[in-house]
Amino acid sequence: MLPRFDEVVRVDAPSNNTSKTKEVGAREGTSKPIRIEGVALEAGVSPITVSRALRASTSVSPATRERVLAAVRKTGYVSNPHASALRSGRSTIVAAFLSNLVSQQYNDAATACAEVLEDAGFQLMIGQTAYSYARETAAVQSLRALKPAGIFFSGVVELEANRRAVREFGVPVVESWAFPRDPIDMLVGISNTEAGCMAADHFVGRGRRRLAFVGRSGGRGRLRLNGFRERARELNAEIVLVREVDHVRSISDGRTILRELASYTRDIDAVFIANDLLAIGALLEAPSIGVSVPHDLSILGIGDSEFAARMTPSLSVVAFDASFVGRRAGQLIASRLSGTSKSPSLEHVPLSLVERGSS
Amino acid sequence: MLPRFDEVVRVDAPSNNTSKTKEVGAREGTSKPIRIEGVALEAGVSPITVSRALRASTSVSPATRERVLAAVRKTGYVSNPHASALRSGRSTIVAAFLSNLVSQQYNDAATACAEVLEDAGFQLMIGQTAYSYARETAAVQSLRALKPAGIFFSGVVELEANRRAVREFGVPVVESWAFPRDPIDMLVGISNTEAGCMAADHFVGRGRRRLAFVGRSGGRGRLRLNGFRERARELNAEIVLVREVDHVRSISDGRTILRELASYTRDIDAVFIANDLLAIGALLEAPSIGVSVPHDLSILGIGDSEFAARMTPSLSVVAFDASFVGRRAGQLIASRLSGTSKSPSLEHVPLSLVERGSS
DNA sequence: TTGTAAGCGTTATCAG
DNA sequence: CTGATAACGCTTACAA
Repeated sequence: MLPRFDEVVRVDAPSNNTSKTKEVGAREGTSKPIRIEGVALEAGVSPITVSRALRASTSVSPATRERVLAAVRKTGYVSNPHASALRSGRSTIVAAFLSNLVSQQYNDAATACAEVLEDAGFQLMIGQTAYSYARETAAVQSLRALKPAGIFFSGVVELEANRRAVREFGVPVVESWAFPRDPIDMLVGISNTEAGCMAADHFVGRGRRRLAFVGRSGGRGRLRLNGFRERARELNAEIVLVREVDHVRSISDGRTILRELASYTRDIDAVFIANDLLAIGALLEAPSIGVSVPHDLSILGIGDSEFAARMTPSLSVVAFDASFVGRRAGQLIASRLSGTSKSPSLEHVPLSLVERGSS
Repeated sequence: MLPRFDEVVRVDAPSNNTSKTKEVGAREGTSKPIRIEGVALEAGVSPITVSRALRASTSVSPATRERVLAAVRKTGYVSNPHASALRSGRSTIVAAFLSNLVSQQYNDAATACAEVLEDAGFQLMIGQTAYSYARETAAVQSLRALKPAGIFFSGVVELEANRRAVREFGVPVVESWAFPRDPIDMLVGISNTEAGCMAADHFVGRGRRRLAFVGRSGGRGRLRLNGFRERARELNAEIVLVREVDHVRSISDGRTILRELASYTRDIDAVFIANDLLAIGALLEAPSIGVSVPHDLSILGIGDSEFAARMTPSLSVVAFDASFVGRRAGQLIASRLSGTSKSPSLEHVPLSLVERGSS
């Protein structure tokens, strides 16, 4: 079966011939990139001066810096990050460990973080931790070797040994998505306990009193449950059902969950599904198994997304600005690295309850 | 406003005391990682032998390798990738440039690719190209410095100068998401032209004859339009409307598009929306502006996702296995790097038309 | 199969 | 503010 070829339109670059050091005899892809020494020669200074001129922090006279920058432009010099990392013990790579790449919230955070950091001359390297201690430890191990300039976690590191290890790297670290008392370094956090409280408040405020919770058994799931449970108790509402789900891979897991919940709908009238994919999946499934949302069952999710907003009925959520989390994390790391800020930072990202059709 | 703290549950690592070289005097985060020399000492061989034992390719006697591996385990040695990269001119980082991180298809591809490569000892570094020549060029520039072990593009590189530059890196490169005659190196491709043909076939087969197309004006959008247009002509169907959309950021852009299309529904009876976010957005918007899908307007998207499958009505799509693309790309790069395969590879990923409620 | 010597390109350190 | 020197940790090239 011969496939149909695509007649891809190729575009010629605008003839932007900045450099004449090309097109000499680069037959076999080995036209060696110019080194710092070449720039130094061109600028009439020593290599170390070039190095200094290119790193904002150190002191070089304005005139020299100008000449160096001109030489860099002329030669098209790009620093070798490996050599730099080897000698300085620090790379220009900032590592981001995300719980997953599917949820819009983590995506948004990663995208915003990458944008900020790229503007500051760093690359963001994205990895997944996927909610498992083994993955967490593996991630930390690979960090040790990589010697990243900074680290962003879409969560908090949970194993004590890993916390210690990460702290010892001595680089800026931003944890997020929770609000612990003792972050490793910096924090752009949301309070999961508070989120749970808000969920209970919301349900009871709307006259629901027989509540259910769906979420992970550990980590943020537990925190959300803690808040939910505590506030429910204060309000004299009953938590009839707690369903722990630990390996959510996709929204179709939400379907399974809703099928289960459906058998309880005489006993429960509201469920806080503390996972974005699960909540969306459950809401999608409702019509097909005859559960009327919110009449039979009120559903509240966490973490806003376009899908949540555009579904029918639309999904009510405990929301926060995930892009902001990523952007702020990037800013904190960048400013720490440029020496602008030194103090540890602990920021709180506000939560809001977005009331929509599902609750 | 004092936020509510999360009482995060910390977990102690299982007391897995593999190494006794710790806990000496590492007061200030500077417990230097062990180097290859330490492993060599432990194993009673020279550093270079350790180096060789750890890189599968080179020849070391089985007995020696065993001793080296034991020493590595005992010392907890992790190779410094920067030193390695500096000396060898090749890093263990494989770069992935994705069109975006929001679409499930690219996500799936990236996740699958990362998984394969991590198993083979590489890290996947994810960047975005976001459909712009400027971004494409910037991406290639950063690659030059990074000297990655391999490169995966969720697309084909379009600027000639960039193609040349990438080819000159001399590392395994996988392009994808299109089926050009002359890939830079390897290809795990889908035929966009074919996708357009299939869309036209589908519509005409269902009795639709007044067609519309929505997609990017360049790149894969154009290819899909080419196929769509060509087949429509062959089948005597009319393409009434072509709407080019170049900066799709989110599904809400699909709403705008559907509003526009709605004013044409007397003239068109089917639309091929050659962008996954746009198609989902359009389908979500339909009820609220009184367009009945598929009665008034038949909608076909491209690239399957869970949302496409679970919406009401569900979205018909030209589908292919995005996870497979990423996985295969990872495999090709890994096997090239381990010396297993040498020849260029050109693979075709089959397309299928998933008929659902929207068409 | 294993070892010796040298060097990858940058930056820390110390001197001027 | 600028420069000379050495070193970061590893792997290539060559020798045994």
